[in-house]
Amino acid sequence: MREKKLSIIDLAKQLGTSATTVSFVINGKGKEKNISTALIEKIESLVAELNYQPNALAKSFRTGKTMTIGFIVDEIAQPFFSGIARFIDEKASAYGYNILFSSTKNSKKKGSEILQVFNERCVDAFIIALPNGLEKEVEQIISTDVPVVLFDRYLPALESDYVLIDNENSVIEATNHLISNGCKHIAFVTIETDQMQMLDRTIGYEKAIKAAGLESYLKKIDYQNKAHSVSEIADFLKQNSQLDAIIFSCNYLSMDGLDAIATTNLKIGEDLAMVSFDDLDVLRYFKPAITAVIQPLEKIADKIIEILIYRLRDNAVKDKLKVILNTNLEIRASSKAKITTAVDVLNK
Amino acid sequence: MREKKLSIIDLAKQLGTSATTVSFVINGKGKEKNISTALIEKIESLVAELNYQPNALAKSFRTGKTMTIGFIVDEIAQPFFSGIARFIDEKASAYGYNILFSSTKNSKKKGSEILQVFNERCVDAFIIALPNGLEKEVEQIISTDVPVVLFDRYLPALESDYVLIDNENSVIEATNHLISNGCKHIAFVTIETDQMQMLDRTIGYEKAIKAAGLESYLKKIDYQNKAHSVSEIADFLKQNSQLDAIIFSCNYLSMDGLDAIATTNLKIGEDLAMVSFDDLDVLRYFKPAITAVIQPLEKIADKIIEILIYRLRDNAVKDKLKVILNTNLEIRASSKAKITTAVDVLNK
DNA sequence: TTTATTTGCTTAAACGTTTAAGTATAAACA
DNA sequence: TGTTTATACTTAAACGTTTAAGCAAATAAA
Repeated sequence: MREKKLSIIDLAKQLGTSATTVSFVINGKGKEKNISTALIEKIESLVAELNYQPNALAKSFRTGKTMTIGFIVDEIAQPFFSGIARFIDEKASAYGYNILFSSTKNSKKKGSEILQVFNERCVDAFIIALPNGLEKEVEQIISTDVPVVLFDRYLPALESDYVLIDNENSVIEATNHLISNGCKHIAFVTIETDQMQMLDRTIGYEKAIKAAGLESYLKKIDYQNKAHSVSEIADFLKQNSQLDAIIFSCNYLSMDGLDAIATTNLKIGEDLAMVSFDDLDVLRYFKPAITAVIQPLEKIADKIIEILIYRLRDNAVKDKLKVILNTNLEIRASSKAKITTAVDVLNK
Repeated sequence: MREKKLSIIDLAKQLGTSATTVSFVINGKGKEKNISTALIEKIESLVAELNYQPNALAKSFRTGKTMTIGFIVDEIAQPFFSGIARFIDEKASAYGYNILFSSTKNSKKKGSEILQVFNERCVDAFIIALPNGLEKEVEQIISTDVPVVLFDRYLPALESDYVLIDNENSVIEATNHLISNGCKHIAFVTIETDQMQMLDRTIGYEKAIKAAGLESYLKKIDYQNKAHSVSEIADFLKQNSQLDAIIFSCNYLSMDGLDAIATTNLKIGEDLAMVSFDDLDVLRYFKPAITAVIQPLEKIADKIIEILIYRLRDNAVKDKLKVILNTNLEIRASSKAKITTAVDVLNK
C-alpha cells in the first residue's frame, strides 16, 4: 500500500543527471561544487514539484549525525524539568535538532539503561540531570567526543560541561532575607541525600545562620513517600515551637511542608515565615503566597544549548565549561516583614 | 580520537564465521535459523566480552524502523501534557520505543513543520494533540500506514484512532453536582474556540442546565493573555452578582478565575461554588480546595500505547478505534453542600 | 600553440545492517 | 541404493545517502 518513497536516484534519473549532483544541490552546495545555475534550478524545481523529502535515516546512517539530542531527567512530569524541556525543545529546534527524552526516576539502573539506549541510537549530544553513581558511564560517553551538558546537579568526580545555579548563595540570600525581617529561629528542611545541589543549599543555610550568630535548625528527611515526609515535618514543627521561619530545600518538600503546617495551628506569614526553594504555581496561588527562590529556566536552557552548539560545531579538546547562574528570590506574603515583638525591638 | 566502533563484520571475522550468522544470533534467531548451539554460544560470549553494541542507525536504515514515537502536543510544560508524556515514555520504553517530542504552541504552522520533520525522521508512530487545520497533513501520514493516535481533542473531519475523554458527560456530572447542592445560578466560563473538546464541554453544561430548568450563564473568552482573561472574568462576575456557582472549562481558565475572584469580595465555597475542568496542584492546595474534573492520565497513556502497539504489530486496514474514557469528579471544599437560604428552602 | 586552471559534471565506494537465495554436508526415508 | 529433507552455514544484494576521486571540455595563462 505504502508507495515507495522518492530517492535521490529517482530524481537524478528523471533529470538525466547523477545522484551526486542532486545531493550537492539539495544540500545547498551547488555553487561551491560548480554546478551550473541552469541545472541547479532544474533540480530545485523538480524537488519542489515532486515534494521530495530526503530519507533522514539514510542520511544519518551515512553521516553518523542524527540531529537528535538526548534529554534525560528524573521525571519529565516535574514542573522544573518539563519547564526546562520546553525551552530546550524551542531552542534546539531552531538549530534543526529534535529532542529524545526519558525519565530516570532518579534510579541508577534506569539511568544507565537510558544512557546506553540513547548512545546506541547515536544521539548527537546529551543533556542530563544525572543520578549519582553514573559518573563512569557518562565519562565513557564524553571520551567518545559526544558532547554532554549536565544541569541541575553537580558531580564532583565528573569532569564535564555544566549549567548550574548558585545554590549556596541562593539559600544565603533567602536566609538573610528572613533574618533581616526579624526572624530568629529559622529552620531548614531538606532531604537525606548526597546530591551536591542539595548539600550546597544546606551549606548556604548554615553559613548564613552562623554569620548571623543564630541557632541552626536543620531537618533532614529520609524521603520515602509524601505521607511520611508530611508527618516528619509536622513532628519537627511540633517539637520546635520556637521556630519563626522555615525554608524548604526543594519544591516537593515545600508542598509537603504546606500539608504539614496545615496540621498545626501555625499561620504562615504570621506565626511562621516560609520560603521555598523552587517555584510552583501552588506557591503563587496559596494564601498567603509563598516566597520562593526561582530558577531561571529559560536562561538555563539557553546556556545548555549555547554550549552544545559550540561543542557540536567544534569539539576540539578544550577546557570544560561550568556556568553558574543566579536565582531570583521572589518575595511574597509568606515572608514579608514580621511584626516584631517589643522584646525583639528592645533586644536590638 | 573516537575509536572505530565494532561492527558485526568484525565479530564475524574474529570468529571465522559470516556476518549473517552473527546477525541471526544477535537477533535471537539462532535456533530458528539452525545455527549450532556451539556457535551461538561462541558468538554470544564474544558479544558480551567485547560489549558489542549494534549500530542502531544502520539497523533503522535497513529495516525502516526507528523504534521511535513522535509525541506532539501544544506545550510540553503544561501539566496535563507533561503528565501524559511521563506515562507514554514509561509504557513505550517497555516495548523498546523512545519518545521524540515537540510543542506546537497550538499553531498550525508549527504543527505542520513538526509533522513533516518527524515524518522525515521516520518515527514509527505518532501521538498527537492536534491543532485544528492539520487534518490533511495527518490524513496524508495515515495514508502511508504510519500509525497515528490522536488524543485530547477530536477532529470531526479526520478519520483516525482516538483516545478521548467524555467531555460532555463530565460537565453534565459537574453541573448536576452543583445543582444537587442547591446552586441555581451556575455559570460556565470557556474560551472562544472551535476545538471539539471545548465545544463538547459547553454542550454538557447547556444540556444539564436545560434539563434542570435553570438559566444559562455562558461566558466565552476570546483568549489573548492572562491579564485580559482575568479582567473579563472579573467583569462577568460583577455583572452577574446573582451567580452562586461557576465552572471553568480548562485548567488555565480556572487559574485566571481564581485571580478574578480574588478581585471581588466573593468567598469561594461560601458565596460561590467552583468547579474546574482539569486538575492542578494549585487546586488541591488552594483554600478552600477546588473541586475538579480529573482526567485519567495513566489510563489515557495506557490506551494510546495499547492501540499503537496493536497497529505496529499488524496494521491491517481495520476500522479506526475511538476510545472514550470517563473522568473523575473529585469533590472538594469549593463545591461542598451550600447553605441554602430560607427562601430557597421554601421554594422547594 | 601548448600548458595549466577552472568549470561542470560522473563514477564508485562506503556506512553496518538484514535477508533472500544458495550450498554443502549429514541424516532420514523409500 | 538413490532421493529427500534437515542441518548448518555463506554469499551477495540491498537500503539511500554522501563524498573522495576522477574526467572531459572550456577557458585562461604562458
